Amino acid sequence: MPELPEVEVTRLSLAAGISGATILSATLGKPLRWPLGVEPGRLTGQRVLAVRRRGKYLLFDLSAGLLLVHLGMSGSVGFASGLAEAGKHDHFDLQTSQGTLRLNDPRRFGAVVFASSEADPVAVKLLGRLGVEPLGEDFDAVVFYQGLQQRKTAIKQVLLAGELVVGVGNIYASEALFLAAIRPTTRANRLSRPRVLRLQAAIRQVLARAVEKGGSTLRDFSNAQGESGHFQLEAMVYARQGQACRQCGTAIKSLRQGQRSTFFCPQCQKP
DNA sequence: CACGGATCCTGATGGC
DNA sequence: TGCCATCAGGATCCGT
Repeated sequence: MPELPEVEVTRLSLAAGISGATILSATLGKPLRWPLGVEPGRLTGQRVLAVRRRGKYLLFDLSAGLLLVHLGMSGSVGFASGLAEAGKHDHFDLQTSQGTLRLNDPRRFGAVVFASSEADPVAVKLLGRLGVEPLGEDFDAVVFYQGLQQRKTAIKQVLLAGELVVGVGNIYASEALFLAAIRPTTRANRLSRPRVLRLQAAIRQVLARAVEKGGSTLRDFSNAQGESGHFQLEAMVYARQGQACRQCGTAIKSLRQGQRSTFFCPQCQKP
């Protein structure tokens, strides 16, 4: 569910409501991907100063610490007052003076981790090796090209790895490669500079557009107010195998790369 | 170091 | 309340 746009949409829908709130209590459900790393009671009394995002992580700046939240494959966060009792897949509640933040995550690949600061080894382990932010100024086409030159893997898998640029997940990788007219199986180090330039622009474009549209709702994505996104309505290739390419009419193909589905137009996208 | 594969977990879907 | 296989938006760990 959550790639960068969904996480950013979540952040935007959450930040104003929770900023400035005082934490009243924290409640854990079933175990998530990693332990919280602190007694929930230690969060009590802290203030939520701001909500930031790094890659697909939500970062909650607290008065004395940093709370890292990852939505995994199936997570979503809600923020509201007067919530019902936690349901089967609600695994983390943060009760605050301004409402309750609740993480719902059926598959539990998500995570909630406490770190004393961004310099805490716990945070460094999770954030330290992340690539640049695709929508930030640091996403430079020349640097991107140089990074790609070091990889012989298929370009799509390099994008998913997030070591050069973060936030591009399985949907947007296929979409960005379509926009850039690049076959997902093309080896990263075989892409010419002009093609990398196009890819860099395509990544920015597709992610920015998805944020604008409120994210994807392939299955069940919703923001912190429970509203769905609409990006999937305009997917060019994702989950469209067998259907006509919106650009040339050729049937969209699908294949598996590293146990993930990939979609592409064999006519529009060149090796 | 870069790579490919297995792995965590639950639910939806489709074939039989 | 059928059973089984496959697939789903992520990211880490482990062997080579």
